[in-house]
Amino acid sequence: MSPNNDAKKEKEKDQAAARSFQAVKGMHDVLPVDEPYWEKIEGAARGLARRYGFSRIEPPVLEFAELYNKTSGEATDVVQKEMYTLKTKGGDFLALRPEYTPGIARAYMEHGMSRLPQPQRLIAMGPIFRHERPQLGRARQFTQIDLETLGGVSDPMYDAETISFFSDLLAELKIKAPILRLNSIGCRVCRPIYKKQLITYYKSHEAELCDDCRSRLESNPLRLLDCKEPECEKLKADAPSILDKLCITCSNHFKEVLEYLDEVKIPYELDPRLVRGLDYYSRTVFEFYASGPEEEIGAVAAGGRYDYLMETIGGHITPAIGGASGVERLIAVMRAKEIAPNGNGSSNGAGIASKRVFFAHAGDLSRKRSFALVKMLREKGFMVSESLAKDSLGNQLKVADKEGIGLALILGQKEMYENTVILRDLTSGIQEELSVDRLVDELKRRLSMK
RNA sequence: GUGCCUAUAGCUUAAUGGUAGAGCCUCGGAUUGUGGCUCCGAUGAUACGGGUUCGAUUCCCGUUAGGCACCCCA
Repeated sequence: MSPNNDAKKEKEKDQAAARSFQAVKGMHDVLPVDEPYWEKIEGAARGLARRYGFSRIEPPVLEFAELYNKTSGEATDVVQKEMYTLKTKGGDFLALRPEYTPGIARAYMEHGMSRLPQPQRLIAMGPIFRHERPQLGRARQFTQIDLETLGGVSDPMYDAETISFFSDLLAELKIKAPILRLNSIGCRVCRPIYKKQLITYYKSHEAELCDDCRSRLESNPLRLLDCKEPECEKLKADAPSILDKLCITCSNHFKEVLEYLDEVKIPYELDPRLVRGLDYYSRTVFEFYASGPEEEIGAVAAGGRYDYLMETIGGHITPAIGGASGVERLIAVMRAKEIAPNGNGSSNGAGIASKRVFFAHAGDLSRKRSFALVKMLREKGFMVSESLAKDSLGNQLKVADKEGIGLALILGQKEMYENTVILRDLTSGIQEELSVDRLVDELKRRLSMK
C-alpha cells in the first residue's frame, strides 16, 4: 500500500471518529448554565407533588414495544414513525419509551397497586424518546414531568385536579396567563356515533380534502379536525362538533370538569377540535400553551383521561387521568419570556454565591493545611470554594471574585503557627485575624446574616 | 419523513478565488501575603468529504449538524 493511500485511509478514519464523537442528533447535553432552570422546575414539580399527594414512580426507560402498540395505538405517529425500537440478543422487541403512561399503567398492574388505596396519584420525571425532526422545543430525547391518577372512579374532580396541578406548576414558574384548551372526546358509546357522523360529513366533501386527510378518513378520522391545510380548514367550520354529540354521561362528566375549574378560577377555552395523538384517550383532553409568541413552542403541558387503557393490557377496568409537561419546553418558554429561574430575580446565582466562602492559601507551605481546613469546613456543612492549585494568592482571589463570593479565608505560614486564619470581606476589603477554634461559629454568624 | 435557510476560535463576529483579523472568555505575567481597574503576552477557527481551479475558507456537489415551515407532539 502506498503511503498516500495510508494517509487517505487514516484521514477517513479520523473523520468517522470525529463524527461519532459529537452528540447524536436531537440529543442535547444539559449544561451547568441550564442548571438553575432544572433546579427550579424539578423543585417546583416535587413541591407540588408533595402538596397534592402525588408519589414518585419511575418505570424503566425500556419496555416491550408491544406495550406501546397496544395502548398508544398502532396507527399513531408516535408509535408508527417515532418510536426507537431495538431487538435484544434474546430476541425481545423493546422500545425506548415514547411516553410515560403505558409504562406506569403496566407498573400499576404488575405491582397490584389496585389493592392500595384508590386512586393512586403518581408522578414521574425522566427522559422520553421520539425519533422526530428536531426543532426548537422538540428534541429526540426530552424530559417529561408526568402525572397519573389511576384507579377509583372516573370522577371529574380528578380531571380538574390534574389540570390544576399543571396550572399551578406554570404559575410557580411565573409563566403567566397560559392558555388552557379543553375538550371531551367521549366514550365507547358516543364516540363511535360521532365518528360515523364525521365520516359521513367528510365523505360528502372528499374531493376538497388534502391527500393526508383522505387517508386519515380511513385510519383516524378524528385527526381531520387537526389538519391545517386551508382547504380542510374551511370544512371544519361546518363539521359536526363532538361536544354536541356526547352521550349524557360524558356530557355531564365534562360539565362537571368545567364546574370544578370554574370553582378554582382556572380559565379555559373549549376547543371541540382538540383531539390527541394517542388512541387511549377518552373524555377529557387538555393542552396548556404559553401565551404570546411563545405559543409557537407548542403545548407546554397536555394530557387526558384514559379509562380504557388498563383493559387493553389485560387489567381490570381502571379509570385514569394523566398529563405531562416537557421540561425543555418549559425552559424554552422561560428563556423566551426572560423569566429568571432563581427566586431573587438575579440571573447569575448570586443568591448562592453569597452563602459561599472562598479558601485561599498564601504560599506553598500552607497549602496542605488549607486543604485540611477546607475539608473540615465542608464536613461542617459550609459551601467552600477554593483554587488551591494556583500558586499566587492574587490569582486565587481573582477566582473568588469571578465566582462572586463575598467572603474569603486566607491561611499563610504565619497563621499556621499562630493557629489562626485571616477572614477577609471581599466586598468591603476589611479583614481580621481569627483563631481557628472560633472559625466555624464566626462563619455561621456571617453567612446566615447575608 | 418532506421543503427552505444556515455553518469562520468556547461565544459574538470581520474579511478574501492567493490559507484569516477583532471583541469577550480561558490561561500566564506585571503583582510567588491580598481580588475587582489597568497594561502585556499566550492558547484558539474557515464543520466534514469531494469537485472546478495554478491556487478554494470563498464557487459547485454530497455528508453532518443547527434553525424555520410542514407532519406530529411535551
